Amino acid sequence: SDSRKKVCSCKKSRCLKLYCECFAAGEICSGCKCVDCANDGDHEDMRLQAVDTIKQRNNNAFAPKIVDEIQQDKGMHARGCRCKKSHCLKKYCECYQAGVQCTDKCKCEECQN
DNA sequence: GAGTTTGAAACT
DNA sequence: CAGTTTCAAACTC
Ligand SMILES: [Zn+2]
Ligand SMILES: [Zn+2]
Ligand SMILES: [Zn+2]
Ligand SMILES: [Zn+2]
Ligand SMILES: [Zn+2]
Ligand SMILES: [Zn+2]
Repeated sequence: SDSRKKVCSCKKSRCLKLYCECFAAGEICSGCKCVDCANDGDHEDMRLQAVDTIKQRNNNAFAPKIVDEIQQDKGMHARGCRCKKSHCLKKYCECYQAGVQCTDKCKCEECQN
């Protein structure tokens, strides 16, 4: 009943890769427009296997995308965008999307954020 | 709503 | 690690 809830529209990933924002956030798809969804609560074996595979590739894949300096000093890994064309001034940029400035961790080009 | 752009995620 | 491809959201019209 919260019409503001974000929904995905994945067509190829079955909502089992980080391409899917629901899966990436650890949320079950609900009200989404995805096709052949396996992130629906009824395929937990597949979902847990996918989480495991992705964690093997990148152990902090499910860590928060934006990490402040305080949490960074506590050892949390900071990411950083690699934008080339958006000048980090559109939501294509995860830093801009999160409302934070780019940092020295970013490898963006012609950054205006 | 359809088509394009973008860069993270995935793959090789 | 670097180069390439895939993907779905952001954006444009
Ligand atoms: Zn999805
Ligand atoms: Zn979803
Ligand atoms: Zn789904
Ligand atoms: Zn950026
Ligand atoms: Zn950035
Ligand atoms: Zn930037």
